[in-house]
Amino acid sequence: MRVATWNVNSIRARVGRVTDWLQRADVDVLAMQEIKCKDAQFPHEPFEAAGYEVATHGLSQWNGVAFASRIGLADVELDFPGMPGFGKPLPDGSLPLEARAMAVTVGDDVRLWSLYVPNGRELDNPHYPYKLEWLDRLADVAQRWLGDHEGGALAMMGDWNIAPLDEDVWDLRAFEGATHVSEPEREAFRRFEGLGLADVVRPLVPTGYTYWDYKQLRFPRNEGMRIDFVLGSPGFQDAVTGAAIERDERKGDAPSDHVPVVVDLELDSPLDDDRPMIF
DNA sequence: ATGTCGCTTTGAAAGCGA
Repeated sequence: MRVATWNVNSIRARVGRVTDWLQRADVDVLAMQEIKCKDAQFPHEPFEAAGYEVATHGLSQWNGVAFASRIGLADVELDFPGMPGFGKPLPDGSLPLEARAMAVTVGDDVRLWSLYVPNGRELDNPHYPYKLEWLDRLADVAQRWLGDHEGGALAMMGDWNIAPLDEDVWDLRAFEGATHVSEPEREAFRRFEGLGLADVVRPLVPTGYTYWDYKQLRFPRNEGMRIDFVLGSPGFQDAVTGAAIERDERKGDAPSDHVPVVVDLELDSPLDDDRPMIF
């Protein structure tokens, strides 16, 4: 099984690139972030023509997450319990929820999240405490799931908008006083690791960025950031056989500012265990 | 060079978010 995560920065602007890559890279399941459209605007046809079924969670021109799968797509869950909102309070006093998280079950029994973690904007912006709260409530949900599914295969993948290590940005000096590298953000990320969720890509792909800003020739200068991650449970980690960061997808016409991150899995199917050997 | 992109409201250009 080959799964991937990709912040596509508008699926409508890039659907051809995405479906072409899915087929070329032989990907079974793709978690997308920043689809930047409402559910009704999502271009289903190109995915179906390529053999993928799609589940989307898009509320407006901002954010939005989705899955495409050619190995099944079940138990779709939007948002997560306790997820904070952001913006202008609604009549009932609550804050509007943004489309930043969804989970699905694929293949035999692999639980996957597509996550678009809030950006944070600046350290003194209300978006920053929102980001930290959002991550903490998400970690609560992960912790509960891990407690309830010992040995289960879970991956939380997406655009985490955090550079966990100093080498995950091209120059730490350019990030003084900025989001993505602050200690509270890194601490929030480490909480997931403390729960037993590990970055399954880094051991196999030790270096490389996943995002380069469109501005200031960041890609030609290779001034990027590593902020897209696949965090897997122990049961998921055991199945990983390979990983890749698809840097070439930042090249050419109308690329996203992020590139796909790919993980290969070899899962023992319970069916295989029960099946008698016939040869 | 604040070396960009995508979406929206608007009806060409500006604001917003990243």
